[in-house]
Amino acid sequence: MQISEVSERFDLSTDTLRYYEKIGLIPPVPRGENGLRDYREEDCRWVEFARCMRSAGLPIEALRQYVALFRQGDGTIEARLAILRDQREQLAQRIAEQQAVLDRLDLKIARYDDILLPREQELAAQ
Amino acid sequence: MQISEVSERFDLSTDTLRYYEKIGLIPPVPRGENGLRDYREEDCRWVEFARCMRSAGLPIEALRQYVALFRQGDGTIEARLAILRDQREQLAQRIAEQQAVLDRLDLKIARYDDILLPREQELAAQ
DNA sequence: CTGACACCTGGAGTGCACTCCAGGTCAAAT
DNA sequence: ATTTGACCTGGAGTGCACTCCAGGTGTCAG
Repeated sequence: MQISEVSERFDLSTDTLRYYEKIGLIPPVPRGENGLRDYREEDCRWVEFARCMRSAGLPIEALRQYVALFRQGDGTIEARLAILRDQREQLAQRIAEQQAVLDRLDLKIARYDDILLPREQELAAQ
Repeated sequence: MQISEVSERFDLSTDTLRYYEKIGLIPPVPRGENGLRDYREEDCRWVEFARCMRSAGLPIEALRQYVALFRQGDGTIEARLAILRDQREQLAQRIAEQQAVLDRLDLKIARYDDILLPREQELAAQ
């Protein structure tokens, strides 16, 4: 599978795909004779994983470390788990914070509605 | 109230407080004779609002517009409400996305646990 | 009167995560 | 034979949100 297809499939630019590989956010993708990348299904799974985790704001550095450990084999399972747990906690924290702000926004919006709705009713009554 | 106190109270650097004011993320803070900022309670509420919204990732530009409209008076209530609704939707969207990733991380962590726990039990059984 | 502080300004620098670009290779189509 | 198009690389540029810095002012303690 060539890079443009992977780009379409996961809605990531080819630049981003090459960038992710360069910095180790995904393992190296095998090349054809001509030097072009040829993504296997396994590579696509890494791309999808990276895209997914990045979409939630997990930092590149943590994901880079995770991938590096993965490539070092089974002896790194505990270390990988530690990274996942750590990132999971931080993400849960961010979600909670954002949820609180969402609630506050809803309240604020409701208060604005309270100002505006009576005005509209006045207009309608005329 | 001087800037260092506001800085402590809201856990924002004095640089950030001056920056927020410079770019219009909060309205101008009144100055004493000496030219030093003297935050009133109202200014503190703006600081707190900015800090809170920024903590959830609302973009500075949207907040800047909201503040600008607010300063233009009551005729801008609909416009302000539109910004709030828009940001609310985007935030809800981000939270949903992150929640999905959190769930996926939990699943992944559970699978790692499934690998590791049996190994520990083996060790314990020896 | 001289430090020592807290404050001020404008502007430069930083970190993160891309994104774009120039210059080049290669294979297939005209 | 050349043009087109997808790909390659290394490196520069971008946008966002700060963060730091140099040079200066005002106030108060010793």
